[in-house]
Amino acid sequence: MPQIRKTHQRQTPDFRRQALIDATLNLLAEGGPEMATVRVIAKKAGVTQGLIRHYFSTKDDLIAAAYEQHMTQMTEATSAVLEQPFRSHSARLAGFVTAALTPPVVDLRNVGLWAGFLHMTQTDSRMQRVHARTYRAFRDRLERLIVVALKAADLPHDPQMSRRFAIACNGVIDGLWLEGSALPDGFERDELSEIGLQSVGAIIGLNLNKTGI
Amino acid sequence: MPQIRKTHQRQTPDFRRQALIDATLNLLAEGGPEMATVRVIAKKAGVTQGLIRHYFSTKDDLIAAAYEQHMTQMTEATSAVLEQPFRSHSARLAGFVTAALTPPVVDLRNVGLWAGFLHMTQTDSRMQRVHARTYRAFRDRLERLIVVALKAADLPHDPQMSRRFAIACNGVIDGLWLEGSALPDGFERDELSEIGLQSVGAIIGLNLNKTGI
DNA sequence: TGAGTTATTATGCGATCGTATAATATTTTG
DNA sequence: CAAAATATTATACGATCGCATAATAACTCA
Repeated sequence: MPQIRKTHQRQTPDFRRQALIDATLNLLAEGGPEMATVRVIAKKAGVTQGLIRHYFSTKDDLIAAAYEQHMTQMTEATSAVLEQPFRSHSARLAGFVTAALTPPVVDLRNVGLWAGFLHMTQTDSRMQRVHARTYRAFRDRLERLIVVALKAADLPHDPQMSRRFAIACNGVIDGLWLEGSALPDGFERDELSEIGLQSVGAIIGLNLNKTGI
Repeated sequence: MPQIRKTHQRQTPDFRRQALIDATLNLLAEGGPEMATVRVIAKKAGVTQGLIRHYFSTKDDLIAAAYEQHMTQMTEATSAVLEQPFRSHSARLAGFVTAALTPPVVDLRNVGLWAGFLHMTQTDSRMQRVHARTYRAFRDRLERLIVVALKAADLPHDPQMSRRFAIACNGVIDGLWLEGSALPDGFERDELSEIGLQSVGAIIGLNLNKTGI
């Protein structure tokens, strides 16, 4: 009995890999690890499940690739704002904080992904490394911005203090990011970033509000 | 051929239910939803998997019960501190913040559970209700504590401002809770709660540090 | 102490999981 | 335009998933 096969077009490896990674991230964000099965991933990517094995040696491999891309993209989205010119070092810090508390960083999808990846980052060593690297990169960048802003304002800034400041400000940002993403209707427009600026400013002793820049 | 059955002791329904809920929470916290299968849950609880059906009509039922208990326990753990006497309203607020940033609330296990439950709370209506109720209960309690402390200090306190204060402080607490739990070795003893007190105090304009109470 | 109650174990069922492999359609190349 | 290369589909396999049901051990009470 003749088997009828689906017609299809060949695509470049990059295209298929990206489609599979995108489908994985979307499913993980919406339904968590339970929803991200190889069959559903393949379906969302518009291919049959066998193709996953052709591009990734295992499912964990695909997930690790997806995590790596997601984290890289997140950090880039926040840091991109620093490439534009600022009127002052305080404004530079404020811009960074604002970017971290504004879409597309603030997004329910990102919280879903964060939650979905959490346990894997505690188990899989590859993902552990990616996690540690991106987390430290963000906090260190924040600390440098804080130190420069303090210097410019002729405020004291010893290493221990700036470390604490960075931890505290990072905590504030993470918490507001969490709340703002999980409860998108709980805040008015720009309210989240304003609260973030006010809190970070209060912690380090600098006025970061728009009027104060 | 005679089948050999495991000997066992009967236990009260409450005992078994609790054992199953505990096992579910432990597995969810450590390995996420993927690890919390009925067979593993039963094994950790010291029973065979058929018993789950005897006490819970479905696996989702067991998970919902576990979530309900966990959230209730978390809020109680934080609020319990308010039942003791305080020297001032500021001290009362400070005690609340400190409790939220100290073990057993600050615990990697709780973050794991939060992440594991996230997608379910966005899908299952029962869990959605529990989530909304406990979240609002915490934030409202925090807002009341802030308002009272502001009044006692003769500081202004209109509703809109206190709402923003509560959101911001809640965000700080959540963020620090997140960091402190996920990176338990990243902070010195009491450092986390001190940062929290300083930040909350800075946000609402009150000195909450121990020396200032 | 023996019959009734029910907590508990044991076993099986269909669905779905991740993975492996063979068949085939599509593209590239000589 | 035929042949080599490979992207893609199709199918199968063993393990495990949640759930259902029957058998049985443990306890209660007349």
